[in-house]
Amino acid sequence: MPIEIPDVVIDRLPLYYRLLSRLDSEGRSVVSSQELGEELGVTPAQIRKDLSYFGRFGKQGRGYSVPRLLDELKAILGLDGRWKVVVIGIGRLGRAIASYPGFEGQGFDIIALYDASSGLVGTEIEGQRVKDVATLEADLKKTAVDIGIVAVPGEHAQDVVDTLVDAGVHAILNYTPNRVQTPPNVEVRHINPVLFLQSMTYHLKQRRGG
Amino acid sequence: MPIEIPDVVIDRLPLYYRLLSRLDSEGRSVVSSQELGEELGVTPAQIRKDLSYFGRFGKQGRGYSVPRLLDELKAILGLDGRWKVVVIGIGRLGRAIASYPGFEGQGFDIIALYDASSGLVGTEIEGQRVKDVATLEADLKKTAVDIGIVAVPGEHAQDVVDTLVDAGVHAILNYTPNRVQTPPNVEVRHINPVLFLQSMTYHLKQRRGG
DNA sequence: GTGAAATTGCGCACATGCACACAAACGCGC
DNA sequence: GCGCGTTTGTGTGCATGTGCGCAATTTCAC
Repeated sequence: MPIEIPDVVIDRLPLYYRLLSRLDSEGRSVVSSQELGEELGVTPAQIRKDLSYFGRFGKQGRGYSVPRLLDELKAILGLDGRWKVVVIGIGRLGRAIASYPGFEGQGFDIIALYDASSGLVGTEIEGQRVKDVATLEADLKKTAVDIGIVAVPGEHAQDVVDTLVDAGVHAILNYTPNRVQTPPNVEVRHINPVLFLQSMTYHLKQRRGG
Repeated sequence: MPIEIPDVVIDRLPLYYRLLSRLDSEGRSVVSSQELGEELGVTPAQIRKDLSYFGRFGKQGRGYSVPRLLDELKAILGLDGRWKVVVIGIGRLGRAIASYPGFEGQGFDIIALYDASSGLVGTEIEGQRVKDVATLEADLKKTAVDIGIVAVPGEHAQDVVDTLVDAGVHAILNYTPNRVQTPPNVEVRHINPVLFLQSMTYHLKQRRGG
């Protein structure tokens, strides 16, 4: 591959994808980088450059075909197939995740839920039987999983992640406040609302104190 | 103020703060940028430069005093006071947020919960009576609020945000998948797990297909 | 008290990502 | 079919953020 594609570009593609999905469902057939940019708060040049990493999808004087570009992004991001997801930790947060309506429609299949509490194991959540986390390792060996979502108490995060990584899971969404260590070939994203709030308070303070 | 402090720096401070809290609770009194960097996966130089925007907190040959640096960061981020937070939308996600244990200990007080559903209004969640979202506007005029957390259905996100902004709330954490428009003097952070997953699948695909 | 080891703060060079601007291409109207 | 307005793709310059390297400072051992 000649040029490396920056991560920031990859992170913007889902935004474009999302907007194009909306435009497509509204029946729009063509859109310009100008309009995409206004909607997303990004400069049109940025959008054109991002897309140009992957091909020449637009037509001069016209813009981009909405369905065409949607399909291209779908293929680029790998959203033209389905991905197997497991959720570990079915507390309040895990349950909210398991019932989040946005996953299924976007190609993410939650194929199993795990928890350590004997009170939960065996119960039904969103039509899924909650399985014992002790069986996670064996299950992963039988059925390959693409993505693990971790919503256990922070102190168990690293253990669960290690189990996932050892079993060949290469993408992990970590909802616990603890950062976890992984080999470089594993993608981890941390979702920690407290960190967001803490950087926002800096700005709030600026406003107040000058 | 002579130099503007980059946003990326501000976003890293909570990470440092978090690690220092842990070290402090473990009784560590001194730490080097080297060690901080190893723990966080950041270069030591980066950490020293980030901190140097705010002052000279370290001692050559020794490192940083953990309690001292913790206090400095606390003051810088505005975590030495308490912040008033409201949560709007008490579905599964909103309930998970309302009961998230990490907020209170970090200076964030959830002072009210709001929902639109008549089935929920008046019920108790985590010791809080759920209030009717219709009263939000009036309540905000009576009691100033610092941060709004929005977990309503996507199609109502903009309305709720507009209400918050009109009432002078300058920081918003948006858990809905919809992006919202705000004036430039309002800080908004979007938490959308699907966007994370979608950029991770790109990398998964790379691994597979080459 | 002196030398050696450690570590900060910062100047500087480098890399990376962003916006601008323009040539090339396309469509539309007449 | 021709010209005009529109919009893409990209070469180029610029800004911003990152890492290196070193002088200055501190600690520690002997």
